[in-house]
Amino acid sequence: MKKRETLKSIAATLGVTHTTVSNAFNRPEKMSKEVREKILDYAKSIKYYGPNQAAKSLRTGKSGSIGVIFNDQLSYAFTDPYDISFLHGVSTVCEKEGLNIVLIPLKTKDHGISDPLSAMVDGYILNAPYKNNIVTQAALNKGVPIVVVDFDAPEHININTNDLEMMGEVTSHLVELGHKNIGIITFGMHENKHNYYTLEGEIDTDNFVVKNRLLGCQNSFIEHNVDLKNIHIQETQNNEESGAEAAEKLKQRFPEITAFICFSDRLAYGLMQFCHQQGLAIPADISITGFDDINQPQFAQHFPELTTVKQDPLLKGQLATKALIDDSIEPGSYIYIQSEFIIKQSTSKAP
Amino acid sequence: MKKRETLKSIAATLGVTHTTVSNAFNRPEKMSKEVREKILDYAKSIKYYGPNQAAKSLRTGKSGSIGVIFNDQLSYAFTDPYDISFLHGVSTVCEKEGLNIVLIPLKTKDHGISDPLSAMVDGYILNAPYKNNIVTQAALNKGVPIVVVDFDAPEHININTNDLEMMGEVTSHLVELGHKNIGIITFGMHENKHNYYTLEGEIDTDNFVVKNRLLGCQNSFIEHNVDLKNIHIQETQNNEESGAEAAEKLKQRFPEITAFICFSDRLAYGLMQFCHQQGLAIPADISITGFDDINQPQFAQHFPELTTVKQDPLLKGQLATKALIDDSIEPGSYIYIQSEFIIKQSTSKAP
DNA sequence: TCAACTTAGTTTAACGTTAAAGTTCATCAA
DNA sequence: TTGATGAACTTTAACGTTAAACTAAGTTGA
Repeated sequence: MKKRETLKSIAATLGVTHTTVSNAFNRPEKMSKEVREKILDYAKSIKYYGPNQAAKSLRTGKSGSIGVIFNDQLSYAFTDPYDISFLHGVSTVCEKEGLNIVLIPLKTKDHGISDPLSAMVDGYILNAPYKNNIVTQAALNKGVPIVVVDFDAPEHININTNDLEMMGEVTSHLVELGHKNIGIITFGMHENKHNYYTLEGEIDTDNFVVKNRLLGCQNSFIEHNVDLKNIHIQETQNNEESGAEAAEKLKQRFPEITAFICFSDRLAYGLMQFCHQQGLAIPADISITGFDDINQPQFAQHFPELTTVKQDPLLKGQLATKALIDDSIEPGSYIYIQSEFIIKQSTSKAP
Repeated sequence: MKKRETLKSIAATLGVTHTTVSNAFNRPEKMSKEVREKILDYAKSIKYYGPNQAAKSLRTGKSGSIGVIFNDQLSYAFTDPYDISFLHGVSTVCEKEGLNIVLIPLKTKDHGISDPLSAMVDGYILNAPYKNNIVTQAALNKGVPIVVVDFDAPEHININTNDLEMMGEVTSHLVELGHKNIGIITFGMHENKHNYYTLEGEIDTDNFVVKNRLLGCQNSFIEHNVDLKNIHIQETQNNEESGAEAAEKLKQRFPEITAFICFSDRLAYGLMQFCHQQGLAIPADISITGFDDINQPQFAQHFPELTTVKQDPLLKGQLATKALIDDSIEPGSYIYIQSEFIIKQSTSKAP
């Protein structure tokens, strides 16, 4: 059990001071080549790979890592094409900059009052967080640089999309096709809730994305004089099975529904499977819209192409990361990304 | 610009010592309820979310994070179903344990002699690393717990598969179908090299996986008295396009080839596309085997089902993570995972 | 020739925490 | 009544760095 090597121990054996050894690693210009090489050679020979990071980080206040926080279980992210693509975007920038990516799981165990954010990072990217989540709140108040994606944090840097307008276009499209009884299938409005709502009155949600999208729908429905009583919202988890279940719930209770607006392609594909099982033709019997334009060939093969809104999560990840490390971008900035409404084969005139 | 809050500053305003404040966060049992609550309430009110991590980590030697290192560019991992699944496995265990996952990019910029491993982690998982890579070597010598997956590190914990036997089965299968001129398409034998090799003589590779698989082939070919001169190896990057290109190279130079062994399904799907373009029927003209059994519906739709070896990267990720945090597993341990050879539709008698 | 500057180091202090040992005071058993 | 026990703190030291200030020697320019 040999003692750990440190700047000090190296300095001692080499007859210099620990600061000189530190300089050998961090400030080549401050010293003679000979001493520096002697130090580095010796360090290499004893397999000392450079100054301890915790100590360095404590002293400098920097860590060389950025944290990424998802709004859902971390493991979910690796099952979702959108999240994977977002992370891909983050990683392209980080590897260029030599930054580590710290993925922070939402705490499941009750770790008491201990810091929900135990990572050493120089800043956080929050991906579409829930407003009232404890990790979200901790991050926003940590005092480190923050970039929020699909959220509104006036004190930090925001990456936002034109979801509101996009959903307006989606809604108009359906209404103009004659649909008046419409189901909306959305992922979580609040964390871990799966409720039924209508679009009447004020929209109550912790999720900025859902809020904007519902608002886009609501505005458009009102504009077209559609009775909001006939718009039915089912909240569920964001995956195909849940989409199918949500569709079943709505369609059983409100058989008059002729079109569904889904807040993700995954939900839409689940809905398509449900329609298929029920013998409902798409789009003849049921019109369907998605969101994301994520290519999932296993579904695309069997069903009509999905009318949807195209997003670019990879770009989002890249912009978020660049914004985080770019000192010239002020907190309070808003960076907007344009999405695009694409009409394909899954929507048609109301039957 | 208010001064950062610390245990000390809190202690000062509350009239206790900094140790007591520390205890309030870390050792509830050591103090009275009243004092503890007073401290936590005050901490909350000033948005102090708990002790500084760098300082804590420096003192305790623990970080609550584990590092994951891939053998390729980090961004590549998010494009590869195998790697994503592996990370998924890691994440399921980490979120249960409340551990952060630190993804470490291979350094592209020359950061001089600075530590290639600048993350603060309690241990590393190395996923199929190249033996001579600088990050690999740094990690193996850091003195922190290491789990290597698909590698051989006698001083650390190893997660290995039966690749050697599997490739023996694959090879036997093809030889017994009458194939005598066979192409092998493999991902990197050395980092960033894309060479042509034969199976004659000793196998020279930095990649443990490739070594075992080639050895499995070699043994089996020898056993079946196949002339190793007729076995052609093309090394390339692990993606579909590269698979197609590698196939083209081999088939042009050695038109007598009737079967290809691919070291991943991605390579095999690329090869299938190449065959399709060339009007070569699978398996009538060309037999193909893959590796991984990753379901890629966009290809599965168009081509015969791939004869392949089924792996479980999610399980690998989970086992690796559990092994890393389980103190009862000794360095030097070898944990084996069984794969399974599955004969499907992409192989048949030599023409 | 000598003040001013440069080079290559050294000394010192601080970053914020936790572990270990020490103190004080109340409680309890014999 | 007293010595032991324990609860609830406090004191002290250390974790391994780096930044800033300092020093000693060598170099320069007029």
